[in-house]
Amino acid sequence: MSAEDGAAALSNVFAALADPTRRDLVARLAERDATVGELAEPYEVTVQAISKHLKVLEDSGLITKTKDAQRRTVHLEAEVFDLMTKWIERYRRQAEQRYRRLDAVLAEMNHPETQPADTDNTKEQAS
Amino acid sequence: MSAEDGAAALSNVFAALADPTRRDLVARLAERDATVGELAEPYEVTVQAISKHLKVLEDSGLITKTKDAQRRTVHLEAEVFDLMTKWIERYRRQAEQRYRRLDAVLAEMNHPETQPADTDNTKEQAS
DNA sequence: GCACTCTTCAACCGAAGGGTTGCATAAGGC
DNA sequence: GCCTTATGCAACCCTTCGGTTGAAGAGTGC
Repeated sequence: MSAEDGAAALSNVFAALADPTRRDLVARLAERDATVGELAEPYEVTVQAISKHLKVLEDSGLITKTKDAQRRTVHLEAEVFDLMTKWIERYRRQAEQRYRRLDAVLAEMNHPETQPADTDNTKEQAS
Repeated sequence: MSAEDGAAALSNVFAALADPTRRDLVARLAERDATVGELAEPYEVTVQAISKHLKVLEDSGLITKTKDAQRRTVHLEAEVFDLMTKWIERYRRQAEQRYRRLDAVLAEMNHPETQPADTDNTKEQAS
């Protein structure tokens, strides 16, 4: 079923978390497991709408459900987060390295005689 | 411009990265800046389609553009990644703590007098 | 068995997304 | 000036998405 390649899986997880209601569901599930009805209660939309949201989260691998009588208890599966963080960290790191190189180049251009400032450039917040 | 509240900003970033083409653009921009035309070249879709993708990335804060003659040079803005990682880490950590507590409770239930030992862990391996 | 609760499925609707084509605009190259 | 390049904007098409209502399972509790 959802044994797709990494790209599609990544798309699913990002898309799942792009919705504020679904993020809120995830936030609440981080605190404790809950049934569909409990999860739906705080929102103004119908239970069916929440059920749909939960299906999206389930398809993305972020949650699982277990039968408990006629209820379904929903659990957060935090491992899927790693998919995203790994992707993000990879490119963030790459971009940061690039900034450091750029800074070094700029430093050299501004001070051609002095040696380039060492690697521990505090690049931190720009803007 | 897009100085929205955190929730909407978060939705925008997640939604922006939910598309594989846009993720690929980000990946390439992590390596080096590029013009719109350069970015569009590898894909089969039209330049306008890529221009739209870049607009989505720009609205989410992930990229900026600078005028360079009639070209626009596109830069990656890696700080926005923090928005996501902070959100993710928060709930991942919360969920992990919950698992630890659960493990402790289960251990105590199985061995009320002894101190927590390994249980017949029905749960999958937690890293 | 029957009523009631919890959840999902199905059909539908309007809005948003990703794509297209076509045109407008802006800046070089001659 | 004029043609060409590079980009953005607008209108449109089709699909997906988030929501609704309505009905169908699936279990519990008398």
